[in-house]
Amino acid sequence: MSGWDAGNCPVRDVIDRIAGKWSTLLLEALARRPYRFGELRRLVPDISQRMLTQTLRDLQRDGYVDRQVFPTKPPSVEYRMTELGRSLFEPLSKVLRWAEENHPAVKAARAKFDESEV
Amino acid sequence: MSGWDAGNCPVRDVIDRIAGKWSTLLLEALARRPYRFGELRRLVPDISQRMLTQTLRDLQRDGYVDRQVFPTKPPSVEYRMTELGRSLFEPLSKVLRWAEENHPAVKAARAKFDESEV
DNA sequence: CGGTATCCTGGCTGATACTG
DNA sequence: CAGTATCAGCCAGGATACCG
Repeated sequence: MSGWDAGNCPVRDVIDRIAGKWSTLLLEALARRPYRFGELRRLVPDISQRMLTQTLRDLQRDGYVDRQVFPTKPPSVEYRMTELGRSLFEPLSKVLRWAEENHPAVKAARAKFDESEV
Repeated sequence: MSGWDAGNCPVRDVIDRIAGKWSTLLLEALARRPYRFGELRRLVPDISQRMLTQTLRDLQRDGYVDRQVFPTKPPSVEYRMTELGRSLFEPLSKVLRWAEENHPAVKAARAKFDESEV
């Protein structure tokens, strides 16, 4: 645990990927149920198409999400959380809920800090 | 949680701060015991002095860390985790441990993905 | 519909030097 | 010892346009 060389720290190697701007948002959605590309786009309106593609690809690469193409016309693609993804999301969701519940406390701490600084 | 305007999403407002490159590393250290500035520096050798100062200040601002100055000569400063910090670290540490334990699985998923891409 | 391909910018980050 | 100040580079992320 200590003496960590951050360069090849296994924890960081995993965390950095899910710490992106959109990863947790998408994991949270896909934890509920599978979604298609366009659905995710509508669900997170302010993500750019480029970042949606890229983030999904990263999540897929790390094994959290599975991508299934249906050769319909027009083509449709479904993203679905894997077992590894679920096992990650279990502890992760607790942090997310902590963030939600303690947001007021954090905002208060910031306000207090900023005030005493001026 | 829903009603997704990511711009002022309370979850990300909290997460973004602890998702920084060094935050989790410092929280992990300070969860063990209080440390002085120089000690943290030696503990995380590849952090720059600038980023150590800045990250500690951010953690302090959000209420996770308390900073205590001892007017000795030369001055010494101690950083200590707050109760809010501990309450965050409890779920957070589970994610970190998950990352540690599942690093092999993630690496394997990446290898498999990269192979099938070429 | 579900992507790629480019171009571009703001902010994070590191390196270095100075200070109470 | 524990910072601040300043400059410079890089890259995540946004905007836009095009494609099977």
